[in-house]
Amino acid sequence: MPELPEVHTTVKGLKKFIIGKTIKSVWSDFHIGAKYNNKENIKNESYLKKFKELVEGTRIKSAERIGKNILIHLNNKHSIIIHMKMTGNLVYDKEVKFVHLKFTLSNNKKLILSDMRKFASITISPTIELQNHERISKLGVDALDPKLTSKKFFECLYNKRGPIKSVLMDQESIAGLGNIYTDEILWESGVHPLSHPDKIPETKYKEIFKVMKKILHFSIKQGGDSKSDYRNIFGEKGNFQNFHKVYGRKSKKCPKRGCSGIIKRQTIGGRSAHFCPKHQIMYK
DNA sequence: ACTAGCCCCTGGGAGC
DNA sequence: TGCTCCCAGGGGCTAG
Repeated sequence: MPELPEVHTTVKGLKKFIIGKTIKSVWSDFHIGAKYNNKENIKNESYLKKFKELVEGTRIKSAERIGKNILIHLNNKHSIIIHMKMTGNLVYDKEVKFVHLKFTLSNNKKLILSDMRKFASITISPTIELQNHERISKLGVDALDPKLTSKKFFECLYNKRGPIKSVLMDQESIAGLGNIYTDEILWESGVHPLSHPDKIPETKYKEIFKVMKKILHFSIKQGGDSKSDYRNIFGEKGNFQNFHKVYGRKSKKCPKRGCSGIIKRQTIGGRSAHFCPKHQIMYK
């Protein structure tokens, strides 16, 4: 379940090892992009053919992250867009299971997309049209965009409908947060996940914003979260799962100092939310 | 236009 | 030990 820190960690690795390399060849078994039978995706044989034609022989210029998406910019004015969804991993020059896409690079090393559940999506777009691409254009401001101020953060969220947990996870409000980080952020901010966005005071949004940045930066320092399947490009685990305060800690004691609450798990917006019913205040 | 809920997958864990 | 069932959750899609 790669979220912002995990995608960030992967892209950091890509930047270090694949920039400047030429992609000699592309291989895929078609068994990926489970959701995208009728869309532009390499599960479709003719799309893979087109993808290969565009990609083979080009040089990798740069890599970046937007929300949970990985962009790999090529020197032929095209960019590969990868979303790892739940169990996708990009690994460099390493034997792994569940290989569905393989790039052989000019140094004869391989960049591999491994994905147990085959949900990952890979597509390609002219670089100049990226901003209008359906996968990119709808995204809200990136959670770690330096231009995202506390005030902007508040303005992006307070008038949205639905529980704050779902609004934070909605990539169209703020891009990059998923289930684990929203649980952790709301726990530390002391905000109940079912709170109504328009009832949370602006000062509280300031705190959520601060906590969000702190937790995301901390997780990046830890190499991301590997409670589930995430691995960096060397196939190594991150450490953030060892610092979870609420996620995956149902029925355990709330770790906040002086709080005697018991962590509760409840489905919110179709996802399992973990929170402390005692110190996380419900604004409604 | 909006939204709740289903679905794409498969490994791992719980329960029997 | 081995079988069955349920769960993980990003996000596209569809029915209401």
